[in-house]
Amino acid sequence: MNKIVLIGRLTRDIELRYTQKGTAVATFSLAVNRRFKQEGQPDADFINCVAWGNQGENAAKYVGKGSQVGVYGRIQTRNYEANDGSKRYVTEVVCEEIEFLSSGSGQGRQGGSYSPARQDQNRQDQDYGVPMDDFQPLEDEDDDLPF
Amino acid sequence: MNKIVLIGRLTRDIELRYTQKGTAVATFSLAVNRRFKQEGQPDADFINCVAWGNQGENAAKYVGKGSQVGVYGRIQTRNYEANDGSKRYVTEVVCEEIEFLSSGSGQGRQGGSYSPARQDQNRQDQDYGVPMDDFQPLEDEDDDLPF
Amino acid sequence: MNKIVLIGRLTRDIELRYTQKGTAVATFSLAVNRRFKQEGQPDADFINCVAWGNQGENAAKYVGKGSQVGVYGRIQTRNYEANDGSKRYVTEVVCEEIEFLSSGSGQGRQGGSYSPARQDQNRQDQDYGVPMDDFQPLEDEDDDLPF
Amino acid sequence: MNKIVLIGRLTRDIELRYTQKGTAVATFSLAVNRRFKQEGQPDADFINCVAWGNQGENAAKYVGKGSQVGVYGRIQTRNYEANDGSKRYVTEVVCEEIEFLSSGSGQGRQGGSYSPARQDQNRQDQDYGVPMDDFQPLEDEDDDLPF
DNA sequence: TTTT
DNA sequence: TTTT
Repeated sequence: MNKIVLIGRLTRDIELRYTQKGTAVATFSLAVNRRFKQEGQPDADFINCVAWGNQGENAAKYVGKGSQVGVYGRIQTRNYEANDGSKRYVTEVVCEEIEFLSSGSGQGRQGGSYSPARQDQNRQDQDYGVPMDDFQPLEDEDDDLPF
Repeated sequence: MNKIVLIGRLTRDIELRYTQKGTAVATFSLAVNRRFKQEGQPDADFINCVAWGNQGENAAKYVGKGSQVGVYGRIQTRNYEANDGSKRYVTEVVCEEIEFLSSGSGQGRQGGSYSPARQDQNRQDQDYGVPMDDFQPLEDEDDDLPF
Repeated sequence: MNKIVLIGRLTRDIELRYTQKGTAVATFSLAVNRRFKQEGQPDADFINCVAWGNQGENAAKYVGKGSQVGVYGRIQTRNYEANDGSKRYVTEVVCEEIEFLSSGSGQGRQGGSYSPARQDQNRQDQDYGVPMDDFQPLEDEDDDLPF
Repeated sequence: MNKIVLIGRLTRDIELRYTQKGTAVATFSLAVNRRFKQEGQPDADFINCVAWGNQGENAAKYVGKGSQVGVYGRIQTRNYEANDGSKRYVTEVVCEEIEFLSSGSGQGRQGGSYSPARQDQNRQDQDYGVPMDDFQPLEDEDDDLPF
């Protein structure tokens, strides 16, 4: 069992990319306030999240920097090779549900300010080889996760 | 809100260290099976956990490599400077409750095999400056987390 | 292990009572939208919640009917004898944390409209015999829970 | 959001019934130990659970009275009319995942002792009108839940 | 690299 | 660096 629930705010607009197979991959970081603040300590945790498919596209459409969301998902570990050849370990939250609790600075996704995330789409070429049954992407051997 | 529940098995014996102030810090990694296995993909996530104080000491006493546990806690991010001067980001689970579900290979902590973790204690000198109100350690500025 | 997380809206103002020993007991019902609505089915669950001590007093102070809250707690079962002598079973959520996500109709607890809950206080005489170590009330044998 | 995680033991064998449409409905009650026992108080909560479809059939096959399980699901409220015409409120946990942690008294479902639950099947005629997309049963207006 |  |  691997269950996580977070309530926090987006630290920036969502980045929406697409795999070669056309699957949406939304990434964002959530600032989750700590319950007990302690001096000399950060008062929030910054947690990297990924949302696949429609889930991700919807999030990118409806929330942006500063939005408050509730996230339900699981924690996942990955490792990749850094540029200097060393192995890096990544821990992130794979979202299975995202609940929109507020719509950040402004109403909904901030009006005119289209985030680069959406324009980037066609420049995307990373492939997770995802036959996409919602949030169980079959990641490719040759994938190079860019986030 | 930041809540996580895991059920998994210890990948090795717990490492128990002490801060200069004498606070126990138990660290371990949990293998949590994925619900949907996919070929070419790992079938478990390996999640680093920390347990402070009595919580940690009890865990170290009662469970070891292979033990199945239920963990409740929160996800936490930290960063530290690597040896090469670069910044590294760590995400780990801070345990608030640990439920012992089985006692691994053998009964409870395996008989004679004392893990290095306990013997290490006096070699420990890292200081989290913890007045220890259970799991809200006031970490020091000059702390250098070794895990 | 017994962990629950809810995000929902108060169906009415919080009822705040006090035990003979003076411990605050706040009760409220949360409307939690169902994720998959089905016709002929209710589209929300109405979940009874209890919050003890400061937790409860704060909630009563800061949120009211319509407020959106995140609740973390545990599920609890109780039974009591109905007026007709039959045994009734109650399941409710005991809150350990309440996160205020919005402040309902209006800002915060609606201005002038004091809810009966607060005025009731001195008419309260039910005793949970609570030495109150936060949310582990020692309920009395002869208690007759009125909610 | 409505998320619950329980770790507990079955208080009796699972009751497996079928709706008129042929959907499996497994019901059971879980004894979940309380973390803080208090004298004069029960030291466990007894929580009613329902599991639909394969989920339920598998559970009925693999676990029985005394088995330890981890349950993930959501809390649900229902009301029905009692025999005396009065309205009764039921709160139960709808299971979305059940993790088998031990197999109770004996190994797996206790050998020869077939529980009445399985034999009952063809005597079952209650209908939840379930087009069954896994755990979102469309319950009928005229259903009379027997548990 | 961090949000209100 | 990974458990059953």
